[in-house]
Amino acid sequence: MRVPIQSVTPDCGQAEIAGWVHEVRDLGGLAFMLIRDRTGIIQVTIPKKKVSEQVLAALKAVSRESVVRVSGPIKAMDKAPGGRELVPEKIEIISLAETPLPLDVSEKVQAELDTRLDARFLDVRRPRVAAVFEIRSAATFAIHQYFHDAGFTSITTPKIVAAATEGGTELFPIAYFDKEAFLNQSPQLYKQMMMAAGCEKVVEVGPIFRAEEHATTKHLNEATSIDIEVSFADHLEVMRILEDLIIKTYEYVDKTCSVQIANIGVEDFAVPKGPFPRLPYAEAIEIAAKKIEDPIKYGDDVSPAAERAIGAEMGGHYFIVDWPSEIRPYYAMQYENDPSICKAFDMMHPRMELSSGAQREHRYDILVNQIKKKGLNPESFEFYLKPFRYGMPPHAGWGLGADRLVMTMLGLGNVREAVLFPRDMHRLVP
RNA sequence: GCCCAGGUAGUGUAGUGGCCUAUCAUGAUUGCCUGUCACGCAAUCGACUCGGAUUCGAAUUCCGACCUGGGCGCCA
Repeated sequence: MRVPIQSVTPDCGQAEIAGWVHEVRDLGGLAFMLIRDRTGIIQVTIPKKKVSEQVLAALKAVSRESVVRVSGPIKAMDKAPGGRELVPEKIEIISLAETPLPLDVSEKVQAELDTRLDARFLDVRRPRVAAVFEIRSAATFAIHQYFHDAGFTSITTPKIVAAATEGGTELFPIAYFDKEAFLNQSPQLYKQMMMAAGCEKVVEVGPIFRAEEHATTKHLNEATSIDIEVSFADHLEVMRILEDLIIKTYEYVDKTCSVQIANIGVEDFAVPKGPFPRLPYAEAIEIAAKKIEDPIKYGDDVSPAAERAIGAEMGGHYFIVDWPSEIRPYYAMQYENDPSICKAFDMMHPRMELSSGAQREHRYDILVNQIKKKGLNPESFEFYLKPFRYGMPPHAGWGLGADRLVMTMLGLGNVREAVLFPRDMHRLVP
């Protein structure tokens, strides 16, 4: 009966373990094999004169990163890592690894990200890499739990859609029988339809696709988005939900993943403090204009340099609110007293944008008007507009980039490190 | 799409016209070694992205292609 390596102690007496051969050190009459599974590493000590022919043959035949099953007595040993070692009665080579390896799992020699992603299955064998995805899993769990507890309905919406519904970003066209179709850039329109469906609070965690030809450390062509929409809520209420979610997620990771955080080498892991400052767009532009060389003025989008300048000033998570209506999508609700700005917001980490959202325009006539003002044709939005004619409550929501959340939480240099099999302009395999 | 920097053994690197039969580390193969823990020692193996040009001579210079990294633009 195989046991996890972490649970092997001198009290076990006898144990059977299975895992990957991390390293072999042959000292002559004595050899050590380090065996690794996802829970830890144990030393298998082989005094050559005292073990069976079968064990000696396996020691000679085995290569690094092969999968083996080893059984034998456990002994307390101060000199061994973890204070215990296994003396094998039997070593079974389950799967022999080819040599040489495409990258060094034991990390004596670092590999470049591109090399690592080409052999991701080997890369993730490294505890510090596995830790990223264990933390991502914990964060995802905390997020689902948060919304479940708050009474949200978790939904899934189509990723194959008929039309470019929002304009702006490039879409991936796909062959859909004899029709033209696209991969969806956002669940935006569908989650709004669910407000008309009376669901009141919905959340979707799923993939979004963008065909933008950007090659940066924070963009992907397939990303994971955490999207919510809430009926009878305004933008202020969903901002409170967002900052609460971020804090609760950090708290959960802090509480349950200390081993992984240490593994990755994050020294300054800190749960962000709420409430996050609400910085009006106009003030954000002023800060940026003072600090960066490129001229930036009211009405411009916030450039990466401006993002960094404002982020340095703010020092932690913050919101940018009250955006000019002209640079936000048609579905953002404008202020009654000043239609030049709207109830839209971005939630920022000092390094980059994590989320954007808004109170949506739910009044049919105004919405149609705003679509027209953006130079779009309301007729091509019929499937989206129809629900607005049959009882649409006021609502607000946001989308949060899960990959960037993990990236900024762990201080990773490249968003690809937070994604198992990232998709970018150049990478479609594995 | 634009700008910049790159492409050398499986991996990570040194090498900017002849000293390159290409450096170092790690690795692989073989041998020695009974307490290693980045074990040690010895031997062996293994690479200049591709095509063209300049030159007596090119890993090194030039041109083109392909690929990679970083920045910008773009980014509901």
